[in-house]
Amino acid sequence: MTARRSACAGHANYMDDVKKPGKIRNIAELARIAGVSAGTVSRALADKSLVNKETRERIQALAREHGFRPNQMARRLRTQQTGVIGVVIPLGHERRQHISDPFFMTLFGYLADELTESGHDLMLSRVIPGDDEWLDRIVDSGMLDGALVIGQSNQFDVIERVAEHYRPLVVWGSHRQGQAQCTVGVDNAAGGALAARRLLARGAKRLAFFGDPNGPEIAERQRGVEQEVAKALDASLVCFPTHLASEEMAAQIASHLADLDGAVDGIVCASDIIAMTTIRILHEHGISVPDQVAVTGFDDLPIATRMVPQLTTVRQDIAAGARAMVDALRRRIAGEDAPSTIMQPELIQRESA
Amino acid sequence: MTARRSACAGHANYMDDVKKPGKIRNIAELARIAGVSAGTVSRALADKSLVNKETRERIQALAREHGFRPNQMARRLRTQQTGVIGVVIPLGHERRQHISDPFFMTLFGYLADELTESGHDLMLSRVIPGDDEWLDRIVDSGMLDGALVIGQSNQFDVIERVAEHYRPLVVWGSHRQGQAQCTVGVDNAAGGALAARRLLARGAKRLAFFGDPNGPEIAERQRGVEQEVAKALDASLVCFPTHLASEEMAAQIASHLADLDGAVDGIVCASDIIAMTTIRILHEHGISVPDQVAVTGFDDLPIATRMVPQLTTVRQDIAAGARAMVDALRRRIAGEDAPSTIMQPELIQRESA
DNA sequence: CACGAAATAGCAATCGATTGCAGACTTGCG
DNA sequence: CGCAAGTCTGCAATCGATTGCTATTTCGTG
Repeated sequence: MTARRSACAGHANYMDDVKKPGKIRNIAELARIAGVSAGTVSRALADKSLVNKETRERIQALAREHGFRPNQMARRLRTQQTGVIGVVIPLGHERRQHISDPFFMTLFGYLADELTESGHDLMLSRVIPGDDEWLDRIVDSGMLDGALVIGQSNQFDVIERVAEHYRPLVVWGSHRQGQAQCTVGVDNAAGGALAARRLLARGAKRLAFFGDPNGPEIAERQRGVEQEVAKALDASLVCFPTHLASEEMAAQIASHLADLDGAVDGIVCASDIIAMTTIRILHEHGISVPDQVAVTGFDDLPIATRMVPQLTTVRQDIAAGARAMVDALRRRIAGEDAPSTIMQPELIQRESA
Repeated sequence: MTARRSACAGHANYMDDVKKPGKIRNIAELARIAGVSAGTVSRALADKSLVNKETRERIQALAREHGFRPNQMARRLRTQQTGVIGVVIPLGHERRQHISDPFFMTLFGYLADELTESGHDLMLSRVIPGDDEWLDRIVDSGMLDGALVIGQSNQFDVIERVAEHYRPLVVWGSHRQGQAQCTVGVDNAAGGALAARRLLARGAKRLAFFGDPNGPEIAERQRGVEQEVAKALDASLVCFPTHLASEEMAAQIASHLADLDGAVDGIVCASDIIAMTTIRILHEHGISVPDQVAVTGFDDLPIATRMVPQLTTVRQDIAAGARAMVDALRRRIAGEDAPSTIMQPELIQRESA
């Protein structure tokens, strides 16, 4: 792809703009112009009833006219609260340099909505944990009122250590008995079981699981599948580590299918994206879904309904999850205690299984 | 298979850690403990050669031992720079309450990577413009070193006004002659033309365009298609407004197809997502793609290769775009001038057209 | 007319780190 | 031994808004 540049106009305009009455740099200057003290201006801008309504409105008008907005850094330093929530995505077991998993992205979008709604700003940190301090650095920086961690990756212990002394922290991920961290997540084992049960109910006997068990959530999904298959005495299961949302995924899946060499009639995929790719590759090999091989996804992303065949998948209610996370965080910021939430997954039966 | 850390070990370490003497709140306390002045501590922590190497290391060790990290708010207030870049997504013409368009999300991911790499933090604002001040509020808050706007939506004028006096601002979107804002984007008209030309080359005569022309970028794609179709004397074109990434999209598309009632053999879709949905609906009606109707997408998102049939689409190099944006921003923060960038789109020919 | 209460505005300390300037101390050399 | 040069450290001002406390004014009422 070639890039062409064009000159940026706008210099002239820029100069024009300076005609604005000399810009006010701080509250003190505004105060001088308004003929009051800085304190009064501060209170006026905060709309406090301590200052006379008229003065208040006069000052607010003046501020608007000059396009003045109080400096947030100073305000935050003084009030010791920032109104900023950190959203952290640890990329512990993923090679990929960037956040690409649509599930996380979707969750992130919902979190952004919830936080915006509650008047918070959102600061994103995408970390590839290089040491055990990555989370400490974030929460101790003094610029956050709280933090949300999206996905535990393989960093459960680090998160746990921080959670023990840093309250306003909520994590999307799986729940372990007796943990200190407040998590919100779905019962992944149950979800895996749902998918397996569906395939077995269709009559599938030779199942496969595609997913990377390095993340605890995927590992649990796999466990759920395993347990369910074990219950059905005549069924078998093979598990294949498969990257999430990486370029290698397609190649890995192709190789798994080659390994299986047709000895499979049901595949539980650890995510919708994996399922989507699996279905495409099956299709290329002339294998029909769900007739010859049934496939289930996990997440129920919007694309699940947009594909051919529409995906049978295990739904995680992302919007509800985001709401629960922000809610728990809000409670914890306020000093209350908020317990973990484990949501129940739901099988959405469409066409692929 | 997976090596898991012993929980005990982690816990013991933590307890060790807790015996750290009462936590240090600020640089002055650390200074007292170290027996030096606050200024020295500040310089030591910044690793300045002005302070003796031994003292420096001693202080750094002390800080580490106490888990002390200097307060960022204070630092930022004093130094007048925040290291934070605002990323703004204006949702002017979208009803949807949340950021769901995968294209924006992908761009966002790449921006996050680039910014992290250059040592910046990223603050997200998702705004539904309620007045003309939304962008002013963001850039004047004094907490940003610069801002990136993802998509102009229908807010070109507002952005333009702010760009006239606020330099460190870079926008993803289309370029208008003589604009003040620095934009990075693809030549959308050329992209639309590419798609149309491909369909015409396949022999399609009765084209349709699906997309919402309220955003300037989509409008230009549509214009590109129109011009190309006009050149081919025997071809016709119908345009249907279609939401981007909204729940209504599927219904809208179904209704468009009903309106067309088979009188179409080529569809230019304004995004990959629209194309994906269109193909699914065609499939449901038993219409084969590309044999009966050829379909093109726009963006070339990762999913384009994962669907059946794989999508013929117009590629925007998102990674390059993100790089260009961050680069321009960096230059503008440094006070240099950075021109707009118009990238050339590329047709990626796969199976759907 | 006077006194007290209520309403308003100002003063100045404070949040915590940074940094220019000056002073103290060391070292070297004549 | 003294002076200059060079190192290191401390002092105190600064960034800009907030807020407890105090001072002033206004107003109502006895």
